[in-house]
Amino acid sequence: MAPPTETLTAERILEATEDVLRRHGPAKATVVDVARALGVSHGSVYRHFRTKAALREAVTKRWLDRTSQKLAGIVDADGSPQERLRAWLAGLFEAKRHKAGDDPELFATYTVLTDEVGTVVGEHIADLTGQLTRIIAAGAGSGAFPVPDPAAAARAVFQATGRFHDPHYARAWTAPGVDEEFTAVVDLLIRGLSSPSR
Amino acid sequence: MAPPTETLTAERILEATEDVLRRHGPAKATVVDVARALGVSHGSVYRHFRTKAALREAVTKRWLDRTSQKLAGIVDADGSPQERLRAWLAGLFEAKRHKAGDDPELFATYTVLTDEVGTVVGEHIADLTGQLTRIIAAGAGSGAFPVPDPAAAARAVFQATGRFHDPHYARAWTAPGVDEEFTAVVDLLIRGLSSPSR
DNA sequence: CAGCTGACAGATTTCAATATCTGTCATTCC
DNA sequence: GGAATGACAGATATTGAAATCTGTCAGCTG
Repeated sequence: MAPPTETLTAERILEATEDVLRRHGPAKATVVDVARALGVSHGSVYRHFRTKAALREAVTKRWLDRTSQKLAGIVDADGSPQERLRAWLAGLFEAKRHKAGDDPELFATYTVLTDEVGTVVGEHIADLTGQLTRIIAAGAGSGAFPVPDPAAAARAVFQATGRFHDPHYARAWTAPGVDEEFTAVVDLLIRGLSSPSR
Repeated sequence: MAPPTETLTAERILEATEDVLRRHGPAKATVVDVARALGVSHGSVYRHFRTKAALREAVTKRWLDRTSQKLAGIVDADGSPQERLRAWLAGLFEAKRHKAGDDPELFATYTVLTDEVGTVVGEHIADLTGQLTRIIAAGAGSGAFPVPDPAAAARAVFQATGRFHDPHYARAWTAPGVDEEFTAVVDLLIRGLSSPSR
């Protein structure tokens, strides 16, 4: 169970933590468990993370960042701003839905963790709306999205699509007809962004 | 504590239940408490409601219906479809925010109850989107909202504004800037509905 | 000496015994 | 006879004592 004597690094601790969370769930995962999985004393874990909460935050950040990175590629991809916006929103929905569907228990675990909010979730959302802003700003430049304030528009789009990325709605993502609902909302928003008036 | 010998009616039981919920919260409110508040045995309560769950559902339905009724007045009010749509969405947001702000504990109590979903919440949402559909259909008739399927558009609008009526977001309703966020989302949606293309 | 350990105090969680609650129904009351 | 009661069985919640966990730190180890 104890792996060969590699140096104990924050990264290795995070991997072990993810493992322990997957096995025991958020309620029963202890830092003693994490230490045991690494073959060290729990005191050593506290050398790298000041508190259990900090450890949980770090592991949550890792998880969220994986999604951000996947989407970052779409921001500067080819295609019109409309196409990129649509692809980005679809990518976000798809990523979340996939995570929720593949391993519901792990997804539930991370949903609990994200609810123990620190600043991590807020930063993740800021990151995502930042990506959205860049797409919409490109459209503002080209005249495709005649909006006065791309950042405000990005926030509005992000909030309006919450039902398709907020984990609270995860159960609804398997219902028949969600894809049509998603398309209906996105169409409406893109038409709103594209509308010249005002 | 026992009121004068009126006949025991479902309505009186619901009033007492609301009271008990307000006092004890959702976790500790028992049907024995309700019976005691009415000065009857708990067996009598079971004559009117088959189970505790049914009683909770009924009291929740009452609470939700009060909001529906307030909004129903706006559907057939004067003004253009745009104006009525805006007023209706603002009314929904205002009603929810008011309930949440006035008595946070009671609101939290009902949030718990609505999460114990039966069919009640679904019916409430169907009711609300029905009202929305009527406004949008009026706009479709007059050419103000050139949409092919008013009911689908209504669902999209309802879902896109979830952040401003779904109780899960109640904490965000007191943050500074929510009103601007609300306006930004609603503007975007109304522009989308008004856009002739497609 | 830098990194790790393990014993410790206080906080939190678990577990099992006890108390309360839900839902039923034979009986009482008007 | 229709409505209400209260005793009852099984399910659920509460409680307090014991076990475990978190976070610290003096000392060990390589």
